[in-house]
Amino acid sequence: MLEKKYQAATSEHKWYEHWEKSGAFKGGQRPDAETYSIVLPPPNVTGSLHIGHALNHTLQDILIRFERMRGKDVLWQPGMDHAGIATQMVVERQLDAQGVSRYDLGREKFLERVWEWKEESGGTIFNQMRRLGQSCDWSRQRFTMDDGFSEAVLKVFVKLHEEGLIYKDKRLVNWDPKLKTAISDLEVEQKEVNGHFWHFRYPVEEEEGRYIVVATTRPETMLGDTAVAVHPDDERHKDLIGKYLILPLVGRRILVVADEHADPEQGSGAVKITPAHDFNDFVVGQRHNLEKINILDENACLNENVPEKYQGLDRYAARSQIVADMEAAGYLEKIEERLHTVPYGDRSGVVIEPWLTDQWYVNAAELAKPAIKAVEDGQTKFVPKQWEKTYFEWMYNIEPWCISRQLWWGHRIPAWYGPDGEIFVALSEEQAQEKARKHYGEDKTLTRDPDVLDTWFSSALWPFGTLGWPEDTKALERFYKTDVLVTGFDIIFFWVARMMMDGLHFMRDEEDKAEVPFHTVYVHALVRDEHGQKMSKSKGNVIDPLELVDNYGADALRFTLAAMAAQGRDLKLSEKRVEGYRNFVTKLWNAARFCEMHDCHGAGELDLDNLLLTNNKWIVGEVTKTASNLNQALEDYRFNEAAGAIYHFTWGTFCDWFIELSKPLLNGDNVAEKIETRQTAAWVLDQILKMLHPFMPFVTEELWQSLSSTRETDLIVAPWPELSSDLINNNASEEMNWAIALISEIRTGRAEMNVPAGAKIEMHIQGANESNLKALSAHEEVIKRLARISDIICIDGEGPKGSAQIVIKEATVFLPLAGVIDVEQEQARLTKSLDKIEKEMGGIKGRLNNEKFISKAPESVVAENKSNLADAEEKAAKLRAALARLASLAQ
RNA sequence: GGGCGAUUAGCUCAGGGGUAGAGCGCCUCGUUGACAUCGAGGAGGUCACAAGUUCAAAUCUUGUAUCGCCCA
Repeated sequence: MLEKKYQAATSEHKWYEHWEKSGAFKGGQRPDAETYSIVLPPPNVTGSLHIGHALNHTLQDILIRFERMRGKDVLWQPGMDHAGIATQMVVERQLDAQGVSRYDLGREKFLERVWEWKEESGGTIFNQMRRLGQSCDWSRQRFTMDDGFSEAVLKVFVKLHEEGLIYKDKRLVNWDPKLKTAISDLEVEQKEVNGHFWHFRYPVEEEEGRYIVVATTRPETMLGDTAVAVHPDDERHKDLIGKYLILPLVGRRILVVADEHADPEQGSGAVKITPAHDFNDFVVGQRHNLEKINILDENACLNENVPEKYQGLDRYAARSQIVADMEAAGYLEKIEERLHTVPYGDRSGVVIEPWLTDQWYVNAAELAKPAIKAVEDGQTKFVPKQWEKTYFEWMYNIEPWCISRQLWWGHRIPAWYGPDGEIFVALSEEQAQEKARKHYGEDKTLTRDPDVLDTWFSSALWPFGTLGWPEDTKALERFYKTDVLVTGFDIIFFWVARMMMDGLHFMRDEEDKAEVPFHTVYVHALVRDEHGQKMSKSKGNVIDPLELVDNYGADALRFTLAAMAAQGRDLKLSEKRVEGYRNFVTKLWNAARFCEMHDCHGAGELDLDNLLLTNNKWIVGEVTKTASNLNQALEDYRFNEAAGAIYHFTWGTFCDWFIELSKPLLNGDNVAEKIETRQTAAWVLDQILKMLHPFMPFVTEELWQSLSSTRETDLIVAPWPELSSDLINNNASEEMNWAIALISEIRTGRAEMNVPAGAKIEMHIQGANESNLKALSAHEEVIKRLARISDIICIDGEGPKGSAQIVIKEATVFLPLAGVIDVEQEQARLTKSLDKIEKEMGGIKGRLNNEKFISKAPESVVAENKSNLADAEEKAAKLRAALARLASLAQ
């Protein structure tokens, strides 16, 4: 016997453990079946489960469980990435607390500490994911820093280097002076801040008293200026082009160049050029062959390339000093307040400096070409499609990808340097030595590049690296390409684009054609906070999904997320919604208890094609329709519609109507009818459990197991409903819809006439046709019960005086309420109905009288309008008759 | 500055040429042997605004306003 209440916590724990032990999560168990695979976007090793993960993972688990039940050989490949910067920061912070720096420890010891930390604290997210019910194949769990995966990463590096697609270059990078590493454009957050615009005078060489005014938001960079640019068409400065200025405080001669970068509308129209410290200026510098003077060290302090006075100053100290000195020397024209954009490191939070360094780059533009084509050709589709535009936008304007990081934690770059700086890229030191020996003709001492690779460089090969590449494994052969990548749009650039590039470059299908990593990218919304802000730890606006699991159960949270996952719109999570779906879990539980009490459980033999009772024919048809809608919605990634379909069927159809309609039969004496109803109810409940399982795995498995001791399989691997549309019986639907409408109308009438809920009243029905009569007799008991009717009396003539009257299609129902009835109120009620229907008729008539409508609208629409009008007219006539009767009563 | 999206019931949001939807909230009634985490009923909307296309627009087009996100 089911407990009175569903105990989510107990059940969740029990069934998760059971599934995991049973091996249900494991991929590769159905060698003859079609495969279905998803790689889990690897969470960060330092991470803990936030609501965004909960959404992302829930959607994947729904797809995975759905396809598993559909009989596919399913693999959901989990793992984590090593999160270079984040992880290193965590461990450094710990060291900090002990007053130790990573430099004190040294690289090797530091890395040992990181691994210790990883073993102890890394991957807590996996246990949190279990609480959500995620059915990943944990036995295949991967980590980007694992030996095998690391090997794959190095192999990709070496191969791309051999092909000339990875190279070393000296360019400006985004330098994080706190973390002392380069970071990628994507890790830089542009923020608008209030700042100043300092206008400086740069004197013209050998023209006493003449100067050009340039303005800057970063005065300290002037020490690295090597030119001033003016627009070629700018008359004000035309004569100065090619002349020299004397850079104040430094005394360097700097050239005035003509360049379109200078905006004549801005300030004086002249702009200072600091090629080593500004991305735009760098490009200008290249055009005019300007010297690049690097004035900062790795801490963003001024270096030896500036006058001694400023050397060693922090950039901000230098800024104040320079402004003061310029002012003192009469070179400061004015200071403006100004809103401008400043780049911040998204991890460190400090202002990023463009800095000139040697780094490793990937020729992303080259790798992007096939990746663009694959989406253009539809080999990979984005859902919703609009994200393809974002993808293309990024891909067409892609910049060289800086992949080296000045960190210790990560995949160390497999490049060794000879004494003369010659570079040897190889998979191992031995191989590098070998190459060096060939090059030099003798053994030389080699030094390995100290830097590591960007974490995204390794996640780019996640879809094939996790499956065993570069080994030619069975998993790789079977599960690549994967089916769908489920992700948030915030990492289309970071990750999706790069997986496409690497996948297409390294993987080949049976016909030796480049193969995409997934045929579909489903991009879901971001869960935002109540102000529409992205949730983040630093903002402190994070909702903890585990708290919701504690309070409402994992099933309720999962269902909420699915129900809210409409395509193309962000979702703001409201706790009330979760509560509502918790109630749905309870509703299901109670319905199952009802079934159990009436021996409707563990569906046995049921001949769906030869049912006796209309009730049962009808509900089987409704299940069929629901299953079909559900399948279609899931196949189209319309999770909210899928959730809605099964929710409304379960609550609105099965619980509200089928169970209620079944009660008299289950309590009645007709054994055949009773047995068929029991079996049907049991069967429907089983279908509900199956269809709900992907969304609410725990409560459904609990019920599946509790309701029968003779299940052939656990629900998680039970076969998905495959129902023929032949099971939809239109006659049965019509009959049931009529009975339901009748009951509903009587209920409405009673409520509006304030008939006490407990009072049983007679019902007289006039004008019922044959099929109505049939339905009346078939459902007599249930109508009496649900509409609180004492007797059903069919009449030909007028109904009793003083009746409330209800029009239902061709029939009129009289509820004799003499003495109870308030004539005026009843009149108002009927008039309101009539008004409504007349308004509707007006609309339809207008349409039908319009020649153009008749000639141009599709035939089916015209026919539908005609039949609607006929129905409406009939009902209006009945209502008028009812009003007339009432009027005579009032006299 | 460029791109994308949003504006629908009191709130949170679906829908997307052919009668306007859900959940929550609100009001009325209800201890009928599954369920008060419930049941029955009800009120509540010029679908932001304007013009256009169409037999027909909440839905398509264009513009306006407001809000949000991404990229420079």
